[in-house]
Amino acid sequence: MARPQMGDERREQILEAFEKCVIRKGVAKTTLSDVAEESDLPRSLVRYFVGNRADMVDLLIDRIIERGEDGVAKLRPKSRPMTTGDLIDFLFENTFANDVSNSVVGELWYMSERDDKIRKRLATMYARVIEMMAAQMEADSIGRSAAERRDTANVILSLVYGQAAFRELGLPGMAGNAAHDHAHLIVSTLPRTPKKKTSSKEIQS
Amino acid sequence: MARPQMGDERREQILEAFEKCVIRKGVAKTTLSDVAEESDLPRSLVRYFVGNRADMVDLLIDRIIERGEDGVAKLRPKSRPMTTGDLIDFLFENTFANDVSNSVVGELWYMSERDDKIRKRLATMYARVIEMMAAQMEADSIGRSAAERRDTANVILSLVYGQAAFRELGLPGMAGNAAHDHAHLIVSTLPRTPKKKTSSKEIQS
DNA sequence: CTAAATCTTGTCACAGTTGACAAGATTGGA
DNA sequence: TCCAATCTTGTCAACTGTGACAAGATTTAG
Repeated sequence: MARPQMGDERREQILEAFEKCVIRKGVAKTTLSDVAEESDLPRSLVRYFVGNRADMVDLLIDRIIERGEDGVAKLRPKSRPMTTGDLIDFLFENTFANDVSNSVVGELWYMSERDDKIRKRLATMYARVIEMMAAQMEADSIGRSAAERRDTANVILSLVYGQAAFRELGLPGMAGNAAHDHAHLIVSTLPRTPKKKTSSKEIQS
Repeated sequence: MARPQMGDERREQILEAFEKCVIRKGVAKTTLSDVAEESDLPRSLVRYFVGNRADMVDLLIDRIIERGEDGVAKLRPKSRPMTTGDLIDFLFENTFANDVSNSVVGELWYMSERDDKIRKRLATMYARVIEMMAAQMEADSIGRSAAERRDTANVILSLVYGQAAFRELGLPGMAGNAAHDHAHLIVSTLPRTPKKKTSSKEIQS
């Protein structure tokens, strides 16, 4: 009917710019004009495509959380089964640790203090990580009960997050692998799951 | 010579109000008028006593960090010697855990992402905690080397911080004592310090 | 009493940010 | 061609937050 729709492209371009501004100045201090300048668009266009400021912020939040959820989903490559140890390595080394200490995600944590909706979405995301880790431990016959596995997963996640936070803060001692190593130690010293019956499939040591 | 100085009192009153506003809205979104209203003072008085906005923010930062440092100092009551276990309990249960999950301190963490001065001050504060914990472990003959003690202290602090963060986020599994218990487990499974010589003062078990 | 330091009030102008909208340009289909 | 949807530009008013300052009030030392 009409001229070709640039909407999605523009929105993408604008959110990209918004994100850069947020990294530089934080959400609260980023203005529509900042985003306009960063994206080389007139301010009116920014408003036209992403609506008012609140709308724009909502779009960014969705974007970041979706990215985080994608990251979590990718923790479990379906090609080959993974071990609990692999999962721990992933959490400490890969995207996850980077995301945790990513200042855009930090912005989300910050906003979650006063925004229940964000808080719940973040909580759900991290709960999924815990759930996944507990499930992996169960698959690897680690731990005697679901509660024990859940607690262990909680401890490890706290460790990952805490270490990333302090490392970003620049605490010298946090540069090493102490937390990472310790996480492995935790699962290695955990008792193995007691067998109820001899199940059809046996798991090799 | 002149009229009695209200300065200190007023400043206190104003910072108190500022802090309340910060808890409610965050530093970036708190205006001088907000503080004025909260402290029942005209805006001009706020300006008169604490200077411009930046000055006021600086004052608040000093105040929060000083409070944090006082808290750290109080971790070591000089009346009776403390054990490493006591220290861990303190970190998880008392002021420290409250402070960590205190939204005013959260504000500091947030600002530290873009403010090197704040970042360094925070880092120094937490480094002191680690140092203290390592020293206490040494006094209790826990761990074989300074490096081991330092790593352990780092792990425990990460645990404290991570758990407080997730608990504040409302992660259900974090409500229990898993992290706290695990911290005790860590030190209890750590090897004891090998004796070099029989020192003059013996430490009782 | 008087002078000087300190506190207090009130007002002003300036800059920045937002939201709203009119008016024009572009493009594809009928 | 001409219409209609979509994009684009530019401009405007309203609001908010800040910094600055003049002018007045209060208190105490001398």
